[in-house]
Amino acid sequence: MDRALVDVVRRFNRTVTQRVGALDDSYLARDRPLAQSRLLWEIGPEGAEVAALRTRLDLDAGYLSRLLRTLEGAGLVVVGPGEGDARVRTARLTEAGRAEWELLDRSSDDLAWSMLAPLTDGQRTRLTAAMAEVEHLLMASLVAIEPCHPGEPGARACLRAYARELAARFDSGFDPDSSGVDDHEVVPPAGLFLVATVGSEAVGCGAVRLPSGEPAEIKRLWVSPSVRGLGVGRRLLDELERHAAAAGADSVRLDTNRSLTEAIQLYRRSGYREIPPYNRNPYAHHWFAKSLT
Amino acid sequence: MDRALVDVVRRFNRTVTQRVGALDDSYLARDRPLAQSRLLWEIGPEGAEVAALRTRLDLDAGYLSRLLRTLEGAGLVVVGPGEGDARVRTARLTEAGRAEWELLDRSSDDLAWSMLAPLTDGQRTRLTAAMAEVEHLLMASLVAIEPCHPGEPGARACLRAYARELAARFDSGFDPDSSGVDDHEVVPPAGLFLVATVGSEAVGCGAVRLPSGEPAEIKRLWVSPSVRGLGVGRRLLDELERHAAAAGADSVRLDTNRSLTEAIQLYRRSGYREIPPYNRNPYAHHWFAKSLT
DNA sequence: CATAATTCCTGACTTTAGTCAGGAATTGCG
DNA sequence: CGCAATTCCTGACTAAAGTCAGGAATTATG
Repeated sequence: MDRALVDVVRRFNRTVTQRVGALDDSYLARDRPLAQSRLLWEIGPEGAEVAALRTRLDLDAGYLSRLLRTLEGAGLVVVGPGEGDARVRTARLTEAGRAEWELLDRSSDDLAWSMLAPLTDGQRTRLTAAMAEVEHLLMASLVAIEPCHPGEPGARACLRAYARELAARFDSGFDPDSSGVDDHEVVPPAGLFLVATVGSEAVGCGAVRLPSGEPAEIKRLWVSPSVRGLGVGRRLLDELERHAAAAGADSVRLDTNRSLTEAIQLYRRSGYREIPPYNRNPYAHHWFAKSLT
Repeated sequence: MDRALVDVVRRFNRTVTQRVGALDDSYLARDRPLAQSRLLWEIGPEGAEVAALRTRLDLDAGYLSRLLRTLEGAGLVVVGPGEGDARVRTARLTEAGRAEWELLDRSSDDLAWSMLAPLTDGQRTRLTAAMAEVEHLLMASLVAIEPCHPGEPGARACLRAYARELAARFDSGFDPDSSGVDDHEVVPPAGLFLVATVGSEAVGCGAVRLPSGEPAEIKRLWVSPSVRGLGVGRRLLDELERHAAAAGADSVRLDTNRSLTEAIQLYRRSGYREIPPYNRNPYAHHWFAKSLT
């Protein structure tokens, strides 16, 4: 633990985080309680599912419900049944709510600009570059990777996002039911499922099957666009390989679609070599393997 | 207003400020209300005057008093009469309070380290450098400059610090009573007094006299060491000159001591030229003037 | 189709934060 | 010394934040 570096981080936490955070809150709060403003902001012009709001803002279900009722009472929001599942309700802004949201949006712009305004052009460039760097690197250290049952909500969310993304990127589309991995295959001791989270939001996942007598197989490796390029995929892959090796696997293999170029790059950089097809996965164009010994 | 830069700042405010801020708070809060922890932390092993705590934490006198009573009740703090003025009370940590403080200190270290731990050495260096840069430049934009009566507490604090600094830096020492400016000379319309503040803390001041029939005169320009090099002195000076020009002054002049090298540099860079003595100030070695037309 | 699980809502709380007016002790000033 | 200013304390509030148990509507599951 490097004293000098820790001191810089502490100083940063103290001054920037508190001072700017307080400012940000006061800009947001205007004349409404802070929690209401935050919620209104988070719903946004697109609307949002109540469940999503709960995890994003990390609120108690009862408290959130009450906040929504208040906003509804003020005529800013309507909560209606969701598209698919009628239990998952969706909050949308009314005309008035949208106007309020735009006001918040503008005042957030104002705050940002007030930080840049007193600086020279050169200082502005330096400040924003440094901010982007801090954000980027901090994100990396806020990602936590943990084993998890594939049925848990965070895992589910990742798998849904994974399927959506494959459906969008594959030329042939993608049918999630044909993915050919059952939950129980990636639950210990048959395998392992990992999720990467930032705060309470799941931002990545990955699984490994450990069939007896066969090489281990990596499945469902996915990283949210919001944290790509921060080494999360690499960390998930490493962790899965470590688990496979600890479980006695000599090698690990996987298949992938040609449209997933970032993943293919990751596999090559991690020491995977292309091999002939070992299965008949209709979505696969490339098959890779890596020795763990 | 540059859209791209504003977006970077907003993203930074949102993710870094909120997420790290919340983390920081939760580390601090442990099992005590946040306000109590913050107060305990702010008192520190050295102890602190209640008045100082009030301005630093920006708390209501009644609320602060109640918080202190609670900490006292928990046996963590004792509040006793101050050294000089018995109205200004001083809070000190007890043995137990000190132990709690050290716990907070250590957990703050832990938090900082947890941000650095998942990074490579190179990334750590980049992160801390970027943090320092953000902090430095943000400080500049959080400085607000406003007119103020020289009798107000913030102004008083600056003038005291100013006098202390002059006494320390002048070879001959410095007697504040001989400074030769009465408050009423720098109150509109006879003149103007400005203070620079960060949050609720005063970090700089400056005044201008507007004697009729004479050039305007800059007095008591001071910037706290904590924000030197950020252009605060320049902004104060510019503002004072603008006011003098608006009041009809053709030129502005000032005197200064040879030990105040940063100030002398500032004057030269701002277009001031050295002139012969225009007064008999015993502390002055240089006299400067600048035309405002 | 009954049962279990999910998702949200409601009511009844507690705790924390924050405000304000009034009063006591101390100090500065004429 | 007497009066005003300063500094803090106390009591009596209000508002916001947060928690928890129980219940209704909907959907999955055997």
